[in-house]
Amino acid sequence: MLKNCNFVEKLRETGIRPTKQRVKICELLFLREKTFHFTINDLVKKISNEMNEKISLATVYNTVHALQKKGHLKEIAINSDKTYYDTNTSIHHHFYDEETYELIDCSESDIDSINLKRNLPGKKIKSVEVLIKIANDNQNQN
Amino acid sequence: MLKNCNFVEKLRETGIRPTKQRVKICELLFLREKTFHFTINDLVKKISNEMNEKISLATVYNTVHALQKKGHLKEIAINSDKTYYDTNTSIHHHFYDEETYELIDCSESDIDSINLKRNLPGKKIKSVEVLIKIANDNQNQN
DNA sequence: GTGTGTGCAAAAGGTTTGCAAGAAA
DNA sequence: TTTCTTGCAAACCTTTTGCACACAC
Repeated sequence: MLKNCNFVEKLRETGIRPTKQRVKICELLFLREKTFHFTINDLVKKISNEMNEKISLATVYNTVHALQKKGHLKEIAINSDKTYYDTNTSIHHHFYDEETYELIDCSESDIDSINLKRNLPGKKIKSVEVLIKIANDNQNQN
Repeated sequence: MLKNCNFVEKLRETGIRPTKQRVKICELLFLREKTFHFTINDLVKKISNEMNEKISLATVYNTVHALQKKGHLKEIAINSDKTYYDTNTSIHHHFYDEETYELIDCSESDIDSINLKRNLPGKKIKSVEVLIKIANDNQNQN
């Protein structure tokens, strides 16, 4: 993960030209304690609310895609209406709260190692990730 | 799962009014050996190519949503650009081939039971599903 | 007949693209 | 100076909505 402040250097090392906008976005994404789950829309809002900047939508998409391609962000598959990203790029799992739409990391060590009894000829496994859907305990629905 | 031919009855039992269009869609979805993974777009194409029918987009969405709501179809979370559905509504897992974009069912019994060591207070678990991303064995990428 | 569903077209989200002006190397 | 990036608007794709007409009961 891109941590600690010198994003100009970090970006250059990664092969991404460090523009003003990209550095701003990196600060927003990576200068934090916890991992951060977001949609593009979340990010655009944070840029204008928390940083008082205005970065065009196209540039935000461009930057997020570049960071993802270089492995600094990871796309998360939840029920698909928009794309969610995670600053935690390691292999890990998620709780997804169907009522609050909140996404919570679940580390690999919170789940006993997953033992696949079946494999597909000629294919290799790139990742094994678990999505745990949760809801409030006192209600039933669906 | 809705199986065997009398969809008029089956739909009525479920509380869905059996219209001509809905019955056609059910035939396409459920009269098959294997489970079927599809997007709305796939379905619309199949309706016109395989059945030589024309059902309006709005009606296809409407029907798929109704079937999902009643538990005859299940939404699958993959990398999100469109929504995928599965005629297999039991809890089960998926292989997703990142090269061919193919989705393959993986039954619960193909994976040793998943033991969650962590739970969230006040929340109950609604489902635990695994997505296994695969790719060809002889190449490396990303 | 009443209520619900269908089809169409328009609208609404999210995402991508083309291009002229601007910044980085 | 050359190459890549930005910003804007238009285009695109998937999904939703509104409404008149048609069908199910």
